Amino acid sequence: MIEKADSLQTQFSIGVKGTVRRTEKTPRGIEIVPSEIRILGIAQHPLPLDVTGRTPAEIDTRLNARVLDLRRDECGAVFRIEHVALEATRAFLSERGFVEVHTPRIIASATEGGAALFPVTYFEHDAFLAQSPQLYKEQLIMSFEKVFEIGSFFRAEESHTRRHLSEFISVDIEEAFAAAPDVMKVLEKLVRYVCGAVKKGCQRELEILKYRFDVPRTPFKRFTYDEILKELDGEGVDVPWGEDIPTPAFRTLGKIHPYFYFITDWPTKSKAFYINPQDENPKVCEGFDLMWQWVELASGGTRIHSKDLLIKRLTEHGLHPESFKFHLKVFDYGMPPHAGWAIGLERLIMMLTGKKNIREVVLFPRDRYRLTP
RNA sequence: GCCCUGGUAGUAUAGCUCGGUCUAGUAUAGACGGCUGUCGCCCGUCCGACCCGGGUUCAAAUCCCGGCCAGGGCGCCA
Repeated sequence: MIEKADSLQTQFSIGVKGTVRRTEKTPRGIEIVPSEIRILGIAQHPLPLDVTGRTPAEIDTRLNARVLDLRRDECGAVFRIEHVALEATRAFLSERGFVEVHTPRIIASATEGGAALFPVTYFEHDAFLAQSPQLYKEQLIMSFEKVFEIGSFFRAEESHTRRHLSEFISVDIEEAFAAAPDVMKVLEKLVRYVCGAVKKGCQRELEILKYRFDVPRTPFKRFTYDEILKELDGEGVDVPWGEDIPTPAFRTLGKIHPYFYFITDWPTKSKAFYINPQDENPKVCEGFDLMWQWVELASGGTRIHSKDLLIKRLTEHGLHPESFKFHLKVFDYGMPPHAGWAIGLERLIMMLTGKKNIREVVLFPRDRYRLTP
């Protein structure tokens, strides 16, 4: 047995039979005096990275040996926080009558235009990976009134940044008989609740990560797009009205508003076709974004529930109403007014863990250049 | 898609500006030994690297070109 104990190496999987005793000599205050040792799995040395964490490896090296990387306390802490955040999200939404649903990942045509889709071969048809559950969740509120979905979606964007992925997890809700202000309240309360749950339930993990955050107070600040433009102008950043706000401008905003805030009343043309234009001024819509510092955490809005208007907006976006006939048909069945939003889960986890690179908070990230492991 | 930066042992880095004692330094990991009832304690010895191809030169880790790979930024988007 001594010989066997002598042959043990870092990362071996072993079974030990013996007597457990208290001791002051070990970090955990216990020791096992073995009567039998079994080697269950051996490890080939040298390992591709230092599991003790004394010599930190670069993100690329770590992702190539991700399961070993996950053995590090710091890495494990991130995903335990994610677990608690998801648990809290489900509890919060279920408590408020939202029903968890699952919509298709394989779809026949583009759901929103905008973001690029990954094509897939579906028997004798061309199909795509879903970029969002948007149209399906809207349809489902006719039956369930309030729904939510937590799942992976796909964007074939060429983005190469610390906050974009090709495959990401979206936390989506949709609610009937609701408008933007209603679902904004749900959103800010959810964020507060999740922050509270993580802060309370993940003290050890946050300590490992050496990261702290304050549970935000609600309501979050609300700024209109026009107010934001004025504020940026004051900082010497010029954004022409109607344009999306460029990333460098968001970074400036993040310095002025270092926590959560909403941006509302966006120009209609800068948002998706299904966002409702305001009655009194159709150039502006009922869409909103939830920001955390300079990062867009979530976006949502009041949806169009008039079929005619929806067709008009589709056409204005250069989309063909025929490709949306199954979706449009639903609007003939008594579609109630509704609103919803979507949170980029990974971005929320970045906020909760202090990680600066979105790949840190995904077990096996997929980005423009990474398809393995 | 455009732009910038970088590729030195298993890992992380020094060296590159101003080419030559670089037979490439250091840390950590690994092997072996010592020490301590244990240790992601300490000490010692050892092992191990210039991304690929071409060019310039008497001489290239170092300069130039191409490729590949990686990181980041922008646009787009969550």
